[in-house]
Amino acid sequence: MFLYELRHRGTRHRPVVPPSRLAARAGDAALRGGDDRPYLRPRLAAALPRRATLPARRQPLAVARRRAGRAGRARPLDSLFVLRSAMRLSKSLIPTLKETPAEAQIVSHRLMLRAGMVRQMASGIYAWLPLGQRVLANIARIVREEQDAAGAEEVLMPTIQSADLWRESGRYDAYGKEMLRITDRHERELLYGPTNEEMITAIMRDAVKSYRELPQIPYHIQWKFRDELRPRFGVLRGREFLMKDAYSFDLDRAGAVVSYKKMMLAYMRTFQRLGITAIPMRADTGQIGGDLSHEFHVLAPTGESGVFYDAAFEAGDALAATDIEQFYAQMTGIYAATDEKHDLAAWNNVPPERRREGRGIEVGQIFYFGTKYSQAMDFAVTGPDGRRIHPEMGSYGIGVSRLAGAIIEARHDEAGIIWPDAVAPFRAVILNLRQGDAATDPLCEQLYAALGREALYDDREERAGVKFAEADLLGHPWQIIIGPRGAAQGQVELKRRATGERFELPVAEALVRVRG
RNA sequence: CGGAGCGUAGCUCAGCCUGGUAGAGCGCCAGCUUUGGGAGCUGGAUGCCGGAGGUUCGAAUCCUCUCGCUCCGACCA
Repeated sequence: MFLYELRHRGTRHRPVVPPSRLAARAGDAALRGGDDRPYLRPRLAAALPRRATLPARRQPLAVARRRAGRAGRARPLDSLFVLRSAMRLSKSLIPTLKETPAEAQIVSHRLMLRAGMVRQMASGIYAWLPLGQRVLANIARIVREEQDAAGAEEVLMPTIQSADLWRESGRYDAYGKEMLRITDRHERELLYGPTNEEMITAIMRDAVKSYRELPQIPYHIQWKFRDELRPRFGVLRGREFLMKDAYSFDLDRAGAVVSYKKMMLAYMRTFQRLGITAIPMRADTGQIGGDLSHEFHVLAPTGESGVFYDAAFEAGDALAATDIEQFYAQMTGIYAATDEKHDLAAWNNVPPERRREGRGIEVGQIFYFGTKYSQAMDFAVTGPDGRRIHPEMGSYGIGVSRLAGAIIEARHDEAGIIWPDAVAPFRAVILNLRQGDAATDPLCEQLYAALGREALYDDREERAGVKFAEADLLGHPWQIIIGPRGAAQGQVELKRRATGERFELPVAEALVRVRG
């Protein structure tokens, strides 16, 4: 503890507090009315001579200890302990905001800033703070699991690419100003990748020679950059964004369509696991090229596009699907369209009671585009008859960082974010309503030790109201509320953020509930 | 890229029109009180007024240039 604090906090520009005064102030704090912790005094006496040699401190030890909610139970291994379980709110980089920064217009952007998830570093470019980083990691984890399950294989390609690669496909000039172009010290032309068709095709061209090595679906989760004319909506339309992109290589069109269908199922499973409703819709192929494409829209009242769909989608369960062909037929057989592609004739065939109109945020898109890149870049494998075959390709994107915003758009209320369990940065927050209390402190520590990284411990010296408000803002699925009255009897209150339900439970039962 | 607007304390903003000591609320720090839904009182710290140039005895304020950010439109995982 001492080393840790010395290293991290001891260099602040503060006047040195004379040892005598420090002792007096610390003593006062320990003896203050209502403080029922006599053990503080001997501990302080032991600690003070060491402390007096330290550089300027921000506060007397007793106060520091009270704030940190440590109840004076310092142990020799404290420094390690504190470093490992860093998610005590008092020691975390979670800079919440009471007021909304002026630049944020859309609800997810406001909430992400207010919850301390992200900070804008430049137009459309964000730093992800601990809470945001955890959400990103959780989304990426689920995306990864579903890609792997679909038979895709993870790789990691660089963010910086050579212009020459893009000249091969002809897209270096075609891509326009949205591509961020870079020149290195040797005047070589580089670019920050907006997508990776060219690069993955070059890799495959180099590595894959026989038809027996296909099909393959490499994917990676990597930062992309598209120099949008007008970044907006926070991470929903940033210039730099984290994307999962997969690329399928098959021998023929039939195989490519199978890959396409697999990916559609993987996408629907992914979105369902993320706790959101996403609907696949026929789409244009745009820059990528090709003739088969679907966009996936998350339903959210603040979405950018208007969407029309058949309520049959709401009943679908991708996690229960066993037959890919059947699932694909079902998905593509139900009416769904963005306002741009809305077809009134087809819409009128949907039974009126099943017609749904809403808003959607595009969080993914899949393409089949045949041999566009394998031809242009001459990636061919030797077929069974010795002839060269240009593989049939598809590409499949999921906006990982955009999903973080989209999930909030879909799941929030006036008080803040309502995280689905799967993506929440923490399953639970432990609210110590009376920091420094003889009953609440040990109980909170016990719960915190039991839950480990799954829990955030609000150990700050704040009023109950502040803790409640921030817990709601941050949106943890569970709030474990520990007040002096219940704590004395070993009871805690459990609040479910999504529903507002509250339960009075013994500690052990609460743990079971939270762990699900 | 076209149109509009905004840059003043960590955040939200006033002050600018009409030039003359840089402000409020919240947050932060210290103390006391309070303690189950963003408390109260007292004291304190914090600013290259985005940057550069100009006008003037004097510029946050007027003029010019510039950088950044936001909004509307076209574009987009």
